[in-house]
Amino acid sequence: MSNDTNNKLDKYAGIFKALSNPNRLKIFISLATCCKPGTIGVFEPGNTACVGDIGKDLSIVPSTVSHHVKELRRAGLIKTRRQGQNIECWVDPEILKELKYFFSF
Amino acid sequence: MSNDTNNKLDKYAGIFKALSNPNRLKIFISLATCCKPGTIGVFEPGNTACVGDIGKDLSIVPSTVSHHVKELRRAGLIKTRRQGQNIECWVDPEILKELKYFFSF
DNA sequence: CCAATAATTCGATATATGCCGAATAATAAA
DNA sequence: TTTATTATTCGGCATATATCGAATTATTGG
Repeated sequence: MSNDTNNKLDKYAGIFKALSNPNRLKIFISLATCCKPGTIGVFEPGNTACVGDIGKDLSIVPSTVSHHVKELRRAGLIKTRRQGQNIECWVDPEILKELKYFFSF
Repeated sequence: MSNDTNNKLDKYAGIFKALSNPNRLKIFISLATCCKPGTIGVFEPGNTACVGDIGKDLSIVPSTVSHHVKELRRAGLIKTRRQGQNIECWVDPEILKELKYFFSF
């Protein structure tokens, strides 16, 4: 198997690992659905959520939320950027396309 | 959050956990692509692979392959049936549809 | 029935993960 | 500059996972 194939494999395994934890999956779905339809990945107020907001809904302590956000970012599923005291998070629209394609055998 | 929503969440978390291991992902992709186009989940000779075949390609010992197959089956990603001494495995076509839909936000 | 082949289960071990609370860092507001 | 808010990092613990080899079960063929 080629090196390229292996890289791709590890990339997707990493993505699925990030989504394999129920709380992390909840966070991902929250971020994907908190946006107005058609605005995922469009950087505008109201299309993002910050770490604190995420934690409130799920009753998870901030340190754990932070850890999960880091994992989602590492996998390439979400993007983040600091806005004042908050870190805004949103889902990368490209990765959604890729994932849909991944399951098109 | 409703109980139904939680069940769905756990179901998908389980699916992604099954795909989060590189070797298991390889097995899944092998099964999905070993079939002739348009024949995934169509139960016919040549559209399935047995546990032994799977192990050969990946240099994994049979006991480990068996464990991985069990996990993929538990997650609902693949189906299996005994055919003589062999256990035939194939990808459930329904789950592929569902997964494509899952990433359609 | 006995030997061969395929697959599963079992036992063990090393590694990874999820979670929390405490301490730290970054930014904002008074 | 001091205080408050938000988020990250760190240390630790309990649990889960991946993998292997050995033993066991299922099936086939002689």
